Amino acid sequence: MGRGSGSGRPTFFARVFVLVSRIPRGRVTTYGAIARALGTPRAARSVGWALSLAPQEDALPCHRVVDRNGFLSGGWHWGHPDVMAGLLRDEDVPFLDPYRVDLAACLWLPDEDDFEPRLPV
DNA sequence: AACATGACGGTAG
DNA sequence: TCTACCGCCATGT
Repeated sequence: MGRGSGSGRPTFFARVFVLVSRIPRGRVTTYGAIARALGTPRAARSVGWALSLAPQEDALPCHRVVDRNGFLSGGWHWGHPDVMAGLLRDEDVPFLDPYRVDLAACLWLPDEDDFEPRLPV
């Protein structure tokens, strides 16, 4: 109820929030990856805008969303990028630089949920 | 209906 | 590899 979904079909923002809520702890994804998963590959900017308006009460892990290069482009939303970096470090997310995570090691793609592993890891 | 906004992405130099 | 530009999109006025 408070995600702009009052008129029936979920809005773009609402779908973004659902996806973000599924990002596993210790992993991160990108604005573009979310946009592609929603069927609008060119709407990366809109994804970022949606996150900037994410309701606090939803307690979404928006710190797990970075840009295509792993940089914490939304870091200032917490007052200072150090706060976002701290949240990620607490989850043992690997960093390449103070404000850049190692995407090669922790990138999570929404599609992964569609590939159910046949064997338990 | 047009214009401005904003936590992006791809490409060229 | 880094910077500058330009193109894309959903919303609110």
